Amino acid sequence: MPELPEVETVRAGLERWVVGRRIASVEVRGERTLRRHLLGPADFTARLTGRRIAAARRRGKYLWLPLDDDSQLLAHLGMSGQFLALEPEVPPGAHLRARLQFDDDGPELRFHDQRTFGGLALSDAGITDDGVPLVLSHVAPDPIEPAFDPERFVTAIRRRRTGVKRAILDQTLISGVGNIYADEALWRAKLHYARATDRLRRSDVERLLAGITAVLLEAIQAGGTSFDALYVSVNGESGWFDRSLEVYGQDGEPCSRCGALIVREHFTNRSSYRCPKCQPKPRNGRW
DNA sequence: ACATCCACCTGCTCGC
DNA sequence: TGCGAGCAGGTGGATG
Repeated sequence: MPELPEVETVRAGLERWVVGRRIASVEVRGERTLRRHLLGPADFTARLTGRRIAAARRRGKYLWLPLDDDSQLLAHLGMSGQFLALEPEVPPGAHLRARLQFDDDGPELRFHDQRTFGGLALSDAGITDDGVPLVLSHVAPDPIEPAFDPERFVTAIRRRRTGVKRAILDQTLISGVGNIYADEALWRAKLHYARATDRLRRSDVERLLAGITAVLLEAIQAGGTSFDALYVSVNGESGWFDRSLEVYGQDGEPCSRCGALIVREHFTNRSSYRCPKCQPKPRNGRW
């Protein structure tokens, strides 16, 4: 659910609500949220307390808040993570995992996560030339950041030997794309999800990249996709891009381009949606 | 180095 | 009504 556009919406909310503020206290609930912070909750809390939040940044689906001591508070929303800016007196919700209170006594930052695939961690391992925390250096640039090199992407994906949807879901090749926007981008590029990456023409990949970039930017513009209350942006507003989805979740509906009925299929243990006419199946397995 | 599979979670919906 | 199965799906470690 939270893919790049939703995470960007959350990043903008964090910028609005917490950048420039000093952390006065930290509370963590449960074990799983800090599982990536290997030094444990006591270390996390101690190192965060007293720090000022300097910025709110993102690569793909990862968020981080650079702090005034050159460490970074890393966050991943997983499937159901939310950041909420709430007044301290608001009673804690059922899925509250962590809360940061500030020395200005203003709204606190709460991290909620129903399914606990998300998490927080603190890193002081430094940053790369792109300004990305070293612990995230396995995450490829996303298509809307300056460090993204389209030529490099075209070359890299055509060297892979896999299906095109698998490739664009691989965060080490291109980051930010999840199951929803992958299907939307493939529809825009008129590509079947199982098309062999090493048989794609340059023009296919360029069309695909254009589709990915366009759908991500349009979704950001719209405030991110939301299906239900699981996804809420940092100030509590849900997105509405789901009204604009062309294929995802649209099985049985006519394709807006050709009128054929959208189908739902399973691919890599996930649902995939496509137009059977615009995105026809490879005939002999590979093509 | 690369590709694939599955565990990790909770809560909702569906069918019997 | 109860209950289990299926489903949602990002990440990363294990396995090939």
